[in-house]
Amino acid sequence: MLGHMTAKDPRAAALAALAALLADETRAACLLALLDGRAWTAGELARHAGVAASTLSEHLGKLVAGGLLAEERQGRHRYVRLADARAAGLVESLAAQTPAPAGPPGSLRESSTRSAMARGRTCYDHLAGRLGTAVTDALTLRGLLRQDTGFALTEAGVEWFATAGIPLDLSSRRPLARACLDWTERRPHLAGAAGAALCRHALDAGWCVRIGSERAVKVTAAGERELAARLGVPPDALR
Amino acid sequence: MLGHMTAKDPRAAALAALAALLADETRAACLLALLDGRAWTAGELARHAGVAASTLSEHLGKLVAGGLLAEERQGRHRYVRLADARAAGLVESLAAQTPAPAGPPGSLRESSTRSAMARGRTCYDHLAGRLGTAVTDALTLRGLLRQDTGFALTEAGVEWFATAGIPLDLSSRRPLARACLDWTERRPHLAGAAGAALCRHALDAGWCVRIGSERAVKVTAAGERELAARLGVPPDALR
DNA sequence: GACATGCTTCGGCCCTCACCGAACCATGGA
DNA sequence: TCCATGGTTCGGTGAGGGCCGAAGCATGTC
Repeated sequence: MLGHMTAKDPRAAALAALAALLADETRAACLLALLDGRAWTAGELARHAGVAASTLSEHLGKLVAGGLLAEERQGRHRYVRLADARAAGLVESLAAQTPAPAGPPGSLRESSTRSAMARGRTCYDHLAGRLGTAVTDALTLRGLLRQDTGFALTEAGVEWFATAGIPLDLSSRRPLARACLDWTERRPHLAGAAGAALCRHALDAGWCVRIGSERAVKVTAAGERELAARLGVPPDALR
Repeated sequence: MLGHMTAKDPRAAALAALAALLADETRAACLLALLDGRAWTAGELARHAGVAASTLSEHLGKLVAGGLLAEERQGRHRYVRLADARAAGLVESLAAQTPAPAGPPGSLRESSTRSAMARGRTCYDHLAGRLGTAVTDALTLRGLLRQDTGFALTEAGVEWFATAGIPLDLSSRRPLARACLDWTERRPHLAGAAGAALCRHALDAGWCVRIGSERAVKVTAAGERELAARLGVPPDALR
């Protein structure tokens, strides 16, 4: 009866509304799953989250309405994916503040999945895990990426991408380099347009391949060779 | 009865719990107010948010328990502030994703406060508003800050801080330069250790002064001179 | 001491919202 | 045409949580 009458701050309302979208465990599970950068069907997400299809349908409605997800309907399937890099960044940055994965390892299957994810995975559209940080470290060590005064590619870095045949869209408004805090390594890895381009190239050129249906990736023998030759990444940093 | 039994993803639970802290309008209003980087008492925040003291007390309990706020008790006052730059960054990044301030200007008093805030303000511990972006633009134009390949100070930039007598803590783990999306200008301004140092110096040296009890700041005549001389900031960019 | 002030705790109210199952609608395949 | 499958809509239920006022503790003032 008191607070009801006062004119609330619209900024606060907007912030709370946005946060409320992420403040549900089921929706959070969906968003984390979608961090693999691919499109999932509503049914897949329902099974993944362990709720009824009807429940999940409502969740998707909210997330789409909130602008976090984009949907694409194909036949009787409703495909849904993170709306854009901005939405992905939001989930990333929030997830990064999360205390810790915590907990002792679960079943054998779980822990083997976990260690594969720790070794290498994609984070929305760039590389993460030991693979991601190893590549980021190598770029830094070679003077291709600066971390001491911020987080940016150097001239030499831009050139490296060019000679490696990895196209960078310099005209986009998306920043070339961005730091993304790695969940397992607790250190930043390369995100942004350059991170995405590098990841795409790594998958296209067979430097690494996806394993399982999740976000984990595995470096191939060819990938080890290329990463060692082009960036001086020590092969054992990837294991 | 179905979802209740399935083992939920702990990551999702943690993310949801963190988001839930921000998903309340009253708590959001507190966090936004605390973005001024100063400590507020519980009573001030209660009045600011328009709720009973008892209600706000509970909110503060949750925010402190969640690690977003740090408290300091002095006599019968409970002072509370953002826990650290990490927490501030979280609020910032979430607030930055918010659609838009929206809405027509309110009362005269409100709109004059609003325009003062748009002109210049602090954002946790660095400069924002037209002032913040003007300084950021000037740094960029002079080759002291790179934005095209990420967001980082250049060698010349580090040197500029040194000759201006603004100390930079290079040993800290906090990144020197970070991009923070400006709410009013919709463009990035300088945050991070360098942004904080610059803001502190600007206040200490009288380049700008706080007006009112809020976050708004006003550039002084001396400030205009210094910013023009040292960075080439055109005085009318600050009005 | 007695009193004011700032904060906290407690009980109770009420609204919101995640959840389900059942019915319903659409698509695509026999 | 019928059926299987994926998705959505719609009541109904229950838990959670934000809110208040009143009472209770501190702290600092007279």
